[in-house]
Amino acid sequence: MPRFVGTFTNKIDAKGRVSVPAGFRAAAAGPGGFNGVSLYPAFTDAALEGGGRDLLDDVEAALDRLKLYGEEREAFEIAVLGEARELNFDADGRVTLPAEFLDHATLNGQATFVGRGRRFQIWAPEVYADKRAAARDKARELRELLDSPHARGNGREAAE
Amino acid sequence: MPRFVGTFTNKIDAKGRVSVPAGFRAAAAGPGGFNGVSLYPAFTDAALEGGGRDLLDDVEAALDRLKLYGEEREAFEIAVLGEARELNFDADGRVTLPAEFLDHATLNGQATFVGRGRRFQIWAPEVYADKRAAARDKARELRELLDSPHARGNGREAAE
DNA sequence: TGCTATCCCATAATGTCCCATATGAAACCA
DNA sequence: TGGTTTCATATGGGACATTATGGGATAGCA
Repeated sequence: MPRFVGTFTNKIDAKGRVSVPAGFRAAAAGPGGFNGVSLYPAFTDAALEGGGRDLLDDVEAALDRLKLYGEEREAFEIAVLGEARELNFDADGRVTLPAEFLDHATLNGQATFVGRGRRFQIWAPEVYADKRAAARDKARELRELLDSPHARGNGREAAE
Repeated sequence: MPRFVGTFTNKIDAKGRVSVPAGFRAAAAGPGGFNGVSLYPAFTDAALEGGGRDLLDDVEAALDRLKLYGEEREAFEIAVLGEARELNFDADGRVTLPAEFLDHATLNGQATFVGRGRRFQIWAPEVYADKRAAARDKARELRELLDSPHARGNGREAAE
């Protein structure tokens, strides 16, 4: 099961190219032989959201669960799926980010790739620094939610 | 079922490599053929937390129970998956710790691996010494809490 | 003809692989 | 029982591969 983990900041060169971190390339490589990533602007943040080719399937499924109809749903579809792009890797594992994407995420000379499991995000480093600090505080505060995937009562190891 | 037990202190060489204790390697080896460990910085301590690949599977499973675009989920994805790394063993059972990890745990020339059952932690030896002493005191203080998992009335052995 | 997207190559830094050695525990043998 | 061999682990260092990044050349497109 491919997975995007870790945080990596890479340069965006004069041509708008950026190296996708090697681990992400591996995670994005699907069974379909598609050699690239799917990206769309995050609708809540100044960031891009991406993943392998299957990512858009997930997004659609998420939209389905929102039970939106008519205008609202249409709005999401246009805002997300309509803006999405499939970007191929060049021979060196880079992609060229379209101008609208650079814009939306206020990307300048650098791009921070943040692994989030089945997908990843791309942020401007300065913007992400704040996001990260806030997330960390929040996580510390709420960590009991996560501590216990196996917990039965309060013991640490669940019997097999 | 793999289990991480015991405490081992190994050297971190000039390249940032450290041998994962043999027993931990065995415990980390999952069914997926993944040959390495998953690590992320602990929320509350200057330590790293790790396990086999299934560690992040558990995390993901826990996260899947949260709303896809909820605030909590985002916080944990960033704080855990965003900070995590999957590190492969080299031919000799070592991993290379990224600089951020050395930083977070204030690791210098040595790393203390502490087994914690389903997962393990990595500490700087000096830091862990304090932690350990404190934990011992605490345990002594609270020992009445501990002797009851099998207790029926007050007898020692549980009958079959 | 300019703009942009590809493709190709060069390079520096990093990471991975491989081998050599030290150490200690277990097995083996006389 | 005392000594020796064997084996796995931990550790050091060199060789090689991969990655990130810059830049040139080429091909389409307006």
